Amino acid sequence: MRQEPTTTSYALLGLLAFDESTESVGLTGYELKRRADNTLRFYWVSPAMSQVYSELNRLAALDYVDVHEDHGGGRTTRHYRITAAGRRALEEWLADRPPEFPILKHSVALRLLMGHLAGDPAMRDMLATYASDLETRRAELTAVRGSLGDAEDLRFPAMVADWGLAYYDAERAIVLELLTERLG
Amino acid sequence: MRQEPTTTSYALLGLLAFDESTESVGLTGYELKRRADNTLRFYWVSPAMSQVYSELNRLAALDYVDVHEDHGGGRTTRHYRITAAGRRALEEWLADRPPEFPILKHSVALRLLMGHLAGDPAMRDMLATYASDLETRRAELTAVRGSLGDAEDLRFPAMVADWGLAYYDAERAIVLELLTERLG
DNA sequence: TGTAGCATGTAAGCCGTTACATGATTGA
DNA sequence: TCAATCATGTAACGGCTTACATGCTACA
Repeated sequence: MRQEPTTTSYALLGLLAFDESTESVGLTGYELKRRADNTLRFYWVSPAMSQVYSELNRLAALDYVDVHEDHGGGRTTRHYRITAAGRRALEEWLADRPPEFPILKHSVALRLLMGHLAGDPAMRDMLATYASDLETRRAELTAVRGSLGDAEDLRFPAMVADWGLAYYDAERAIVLELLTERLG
Repeated sequence: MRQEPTTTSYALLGLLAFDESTESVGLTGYELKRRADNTLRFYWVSPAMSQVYSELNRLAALDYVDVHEDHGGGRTTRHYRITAAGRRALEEWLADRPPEFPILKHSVALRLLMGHLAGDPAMRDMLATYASDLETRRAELTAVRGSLGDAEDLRFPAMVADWGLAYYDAERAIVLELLTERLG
């Protein structure tokens, strides 16, 4: 548990950074997971609960987060806050490490590649289902976007959410065009 | 090496399927890797050479591919062809396993989320670089698209390539809009 | 009384990467 | 003759997931 943080570590640290200036005692692993499900899920990953906890341990070992233990009930609850060192590390990471080109694991496109093995009707069904899944996703992200509002401190998360919405719209338009123009 | 094939296994098997009706003795691992770099790279992954070889071993163990060994020189060269069983397995996979929703690992969007830690100028630079990287990628995919032509047997790969081009265009438009409207 | 949500972890294992190792062939 | 390309693998290991294990709290 002494290794270099990964991109996912910094992603979680970044989520904790939004609570830096509040008075709260921090987020539990469980709350952090929920926050990741509302943000990271759409353009990075939603780490498994178990990974959230192991990342928090790693960040704590590096003193990038403070742990506040709550022995309220029979069980210990831990709240995590980003530290000054954590914030510095995050800023350095942002400044020094250029982002990689986005990676897409698009199993719908992958299957379309092999369309000659499945036939046009199967591909049409697949794309129609995908278009509908895109709408579902879009609705989920719209809800998230709504909760962000227009406050200055959430300006960047709002931009990212708007990016995601535009991406879903573009993707849907492409799929519908494939359906009507190429598989019609 | 007896395990279930993964999506990447089927992706590689699918690439081999395009040579099913030719008279060639098949593709070497090396050639398959190059083919993956021209197709899968844009919307799935470009597996490492070592993984290409281990996937081919797995497919061979399942009798989804035939191996033709060539002891021409001092070294053995292996050529792989999809078998009838492999083709059946691939068709079943296409028919029975619904595709997952695409997964995006978008480190540019991830960093934009934390824009308040890096500042507007840094985010502008990052997005401008990304827009330029998108053009480079698009040019690479345009070359691939050109090599596919309009032949009927490559109709689906051409569709997928066109999808990719449209995606890059949409992504670039969104980035430029963020730059001018939100970070101007 | 029981179930859903809150809360925290360990263990096993797979997918995929990087680093390492080796050697033939072709062309500048 | 030297470098690039063709060609094939092994070993180590990291990131992440799934399955398993535990227990509290609130509420219907």
